[in-house]
Amino acid sequence: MKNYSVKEVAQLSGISVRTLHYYDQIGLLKPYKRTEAGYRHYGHRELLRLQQILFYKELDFPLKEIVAFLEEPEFHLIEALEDHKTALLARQKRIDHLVETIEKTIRQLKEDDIITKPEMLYEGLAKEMGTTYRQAAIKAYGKEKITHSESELMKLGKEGFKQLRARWTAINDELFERREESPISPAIQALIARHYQLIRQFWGTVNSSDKQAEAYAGLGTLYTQDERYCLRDGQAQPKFATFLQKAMRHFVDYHL
Amino acid sequence: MKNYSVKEVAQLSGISVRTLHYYDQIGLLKPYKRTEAGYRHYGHRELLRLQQILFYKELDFPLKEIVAFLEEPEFHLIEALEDHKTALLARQKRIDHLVETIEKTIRQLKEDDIITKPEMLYEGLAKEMGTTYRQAAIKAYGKEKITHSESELMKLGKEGFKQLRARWTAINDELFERREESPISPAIQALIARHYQLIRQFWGTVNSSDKQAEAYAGLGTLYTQDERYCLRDGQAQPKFATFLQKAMRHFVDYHL
DNA sequence: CTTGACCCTAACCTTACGTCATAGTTTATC
DNA sequence: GATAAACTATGACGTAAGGTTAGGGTCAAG
Repeated sequence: MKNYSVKEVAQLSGISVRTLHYYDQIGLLKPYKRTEAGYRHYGHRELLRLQQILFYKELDFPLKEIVAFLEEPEFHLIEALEDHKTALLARQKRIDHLVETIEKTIRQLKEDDIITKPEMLYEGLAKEMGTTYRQAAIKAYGKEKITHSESELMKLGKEGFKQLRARWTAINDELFERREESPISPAIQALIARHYQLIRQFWGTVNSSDKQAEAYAGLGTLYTQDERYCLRDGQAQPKFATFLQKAMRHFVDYHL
Repeated sequence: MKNYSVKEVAQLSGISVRTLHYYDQIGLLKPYKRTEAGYRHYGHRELLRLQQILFYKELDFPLKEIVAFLEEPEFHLIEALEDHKTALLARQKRIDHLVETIEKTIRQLKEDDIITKPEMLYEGLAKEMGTTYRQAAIKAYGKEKITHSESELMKLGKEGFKQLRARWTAINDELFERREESPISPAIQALIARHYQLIRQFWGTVNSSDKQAEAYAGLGTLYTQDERYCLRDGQAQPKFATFLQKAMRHFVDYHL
């Protein structure tokens, strides 16, 4: 009956010697005997057990639970597996969302080469803070700041506004079309991020960073209350106005 | 200008006070001032920064990198995002495999109510060890043990063998059909696990646990070399024989 | 003046090992 | 038999992102 040294076991199984020491220490896999010098020796039984350990580890079970499985033969495996599957599916879903969000973000960053400060793009994704933040901003700054925002908006030239509006409508069209989606999908989150991004971009030209609060608090009200901005470049834009209003309302409902 | 205490910030953002302490400690989010008593006070700028932090955290970036993003405005975001996406996709793929494997395992466990010891089901999933293990077993036990295996197999009654064979063919049919899949998919891994499981189940009736080596080493050779077992219940079963042989060859090629 | 709610720092705990540091053992070679 | 190479052991410290007490200070209300 051959017995294996730590290094042999390590090489056979692809794990490290340290890992074997560790498994010994926590009682997950003990060598079947020690030499007088203290050297560990493993036998077939231990190799089999290690295979099982590696299998469970592959399924991402924490070592403590693996110990439990192996010690307790009456452990109900199916339930454990199903629990674990549920957890994995949740993780998968979350990763799906992350990937989708990242893709959106990348696309938008590539489109908008204007943007230089990446860290300015992502507010608005945390709803809770948004709520409080807007309320605080409104309390702190009041109506006259909104008027200021309005006057700054006026300064934008015809071309500038046209550009802005084009991107603006694109966002809001999609936002509008998807207004009934519930719950808020990552795609919509991304749209809203983009919405914020536009605002930031616009206000970046006149605002120093600590005035952003005003911009946030002001523009929401501004856009939804005053139809003038929808007509700014000379012609009436009923569709734009509608979208703008509905999308903003949607936006405000969900995020502010 | 309102300022927020740790608890307020924590409640607004949904993170813990300890987390804020920690972020302060590592320089990720410092309060804009401290009272004489040492109390932390956060302002709007800090809330904004926290929003960004939470966004990146949501995307699973480690805090160290987030610090880097926020300190270094010229950081190349798109590359970072794409790297991150790649990592996420890899994780997703891995989780897919895990879920698939778990599902298979669950299905098989539910089918086979005979099984009582869940920890006996999963050998054969680690190829490396399989290789070495079989070689060791063959060296250790030699041909006469295989003969012993054979004689034990004879003892199985007609009914027992019929049952065994039914499940056996089911496995091997599928294994055969999928014999050209490459690389070895988790589904096939599961089939092989099931194959091993059958062997274990069978040998469990006559073997003590440390004779499993013989069973493994022996049965592979046995089944592929001797066609008698395919005819055992009285009638010729050419299809069964073919599958058995091919599947075993496949199995041996890949795993032994 | 006391109670309760809040705040602080300091320090240890967690997972699953990696990475030395130091020292003893075995094996191969000269 | 000596020595060097390869292997082994234990012990301690480090990681990420905080959780969890412990002990003590601060602040507003009653």
